[in-house]
Amino acid sequence: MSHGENLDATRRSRPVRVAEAIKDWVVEKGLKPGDRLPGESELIARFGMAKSTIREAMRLLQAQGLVVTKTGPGGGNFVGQVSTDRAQALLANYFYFKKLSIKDIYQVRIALEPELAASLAGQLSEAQLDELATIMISYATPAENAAEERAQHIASLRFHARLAEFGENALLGFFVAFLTQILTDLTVYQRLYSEPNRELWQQGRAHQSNLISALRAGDAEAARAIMQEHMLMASRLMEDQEAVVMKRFISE
Amino acid sequence: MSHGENLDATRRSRPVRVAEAIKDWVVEKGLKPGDRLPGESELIARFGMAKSTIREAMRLLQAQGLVVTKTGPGGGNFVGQVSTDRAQALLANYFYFKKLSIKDIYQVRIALEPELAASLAGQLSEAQLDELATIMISYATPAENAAEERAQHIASLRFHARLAEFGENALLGFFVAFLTQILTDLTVYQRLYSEPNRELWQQGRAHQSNLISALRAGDAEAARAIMQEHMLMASRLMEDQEAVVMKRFISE
DNA sequence: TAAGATTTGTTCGTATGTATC
DNA sequence: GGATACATACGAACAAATCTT
Repeated sequence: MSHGENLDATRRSRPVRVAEAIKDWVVEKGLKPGDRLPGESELIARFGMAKSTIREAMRLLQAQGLVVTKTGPGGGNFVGQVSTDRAQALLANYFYFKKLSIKDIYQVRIALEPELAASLAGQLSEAQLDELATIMISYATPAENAAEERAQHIASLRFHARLAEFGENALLGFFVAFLTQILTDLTVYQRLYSEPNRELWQQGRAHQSNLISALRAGDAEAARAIMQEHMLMASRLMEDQEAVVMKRFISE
Repeated sequence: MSHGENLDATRRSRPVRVAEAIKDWVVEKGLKPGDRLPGESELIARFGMAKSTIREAMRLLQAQGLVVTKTGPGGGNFVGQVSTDRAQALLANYFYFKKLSIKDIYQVRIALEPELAASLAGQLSEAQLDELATIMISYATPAENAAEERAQHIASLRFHARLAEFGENALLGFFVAFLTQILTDLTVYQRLYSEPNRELWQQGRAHQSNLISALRAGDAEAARAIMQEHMLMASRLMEDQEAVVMKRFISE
């Protein structure tokens, strides 16, 4: 009942119908990532269709990250866990033709990152806190030129990306990670943040450092407040960066 | 530059490589939705590959919503705008195997919906405000049984979905719409909200009604506060609904 | 290392379906 | 309705990858 509501099913191409049938089958059987799906030849027999048709169906599923295919003995088609990278890439496609501004991105970041920080207070292991501190080392000294500045900005975004992965809430984590991915991409492929700014570099580092302390101390409200200020600062910094966004497809 | 970083390109199958080449081509040429792509036969010539291989590549792009294909004269392959529904479905696949709780969903909703409401204050046309009021009519009287309750809850989620579409920020709008889509899906395919609760029905309606007034008056902070309370109420209501989530693939 | 077995990957030719004029 | 231009589908043969012995 998931896909078949349309009585006019004939109008969908066979590969699409096969792909939907397999999806439904995965749901019905409760299959999990790594579980084996019928091989090409069996699907040909089961659906009574040509090899090419079946293969096109598998490509549809492959593009969605739902199926992984391996050659050789013991190979075949397997249920695949959609990777975070792939999910981000697919979602980025959606925004490719939309006009996203930096302001749009920060409006969401300001809403989500403080909440994430608050929910992580007292939840991180020493190892995780150390990892965050280690990331900060890569921008311990001020950048001396635009290229270095970009590299540092990317590292600083990694700080947020890791934070996003540490939480329990996969939804919140994904959204935050997606935002940092977009910003990373923009920093790499466009000329965001061209001019080094020593004062802001210092402030940003102080925020992150204080954030680690608050997280270690388990002070959720402090963590929230620090992150909020951190986001507001970054947001102000880019107020003139109204530029367009999404100049490429994020690669999976 | 988007996909070719991997020198070990030979290990990717031909259809995948063709699909990536076409993606890059779209970016380089700055093609927009509706623009024509080379037809099958031309791609066969250009890439020097067999028809099936090219077709599998097109399926990969089709699954991502990047390409639309039409038969008949004047038909062919066209650049496609990824639809919101498809983007939601693809993203839902990612969460299918993850254990999302209702609490997770509401943690994000509480962070985003008030911000959305605030940003819409004074921005909506009378027609849009009327549409919201019209949606509320479908749950003007208290539900008398569980089935009716479910129907009303779905209508109430539509209120939020429309709100999400009204905003300027495509990112914020998509996230909020995605959350309501998940909740709608859960309401339809699982037994969420089984027992009618007259008091909460009344409160929820009052919130939405007040929200419309605040939006019309252009009072952003009032809109934010009302929505926040609305979300908190709904969140409390489901505190026992820890249940699993994502029992199917959302259909495109 | 090498050979064989197994499963997907790719090709090519042909035929059919579908939308436009 | 017929001609045209395009995608859709089929099937058989061969290539490549990878595991086992």
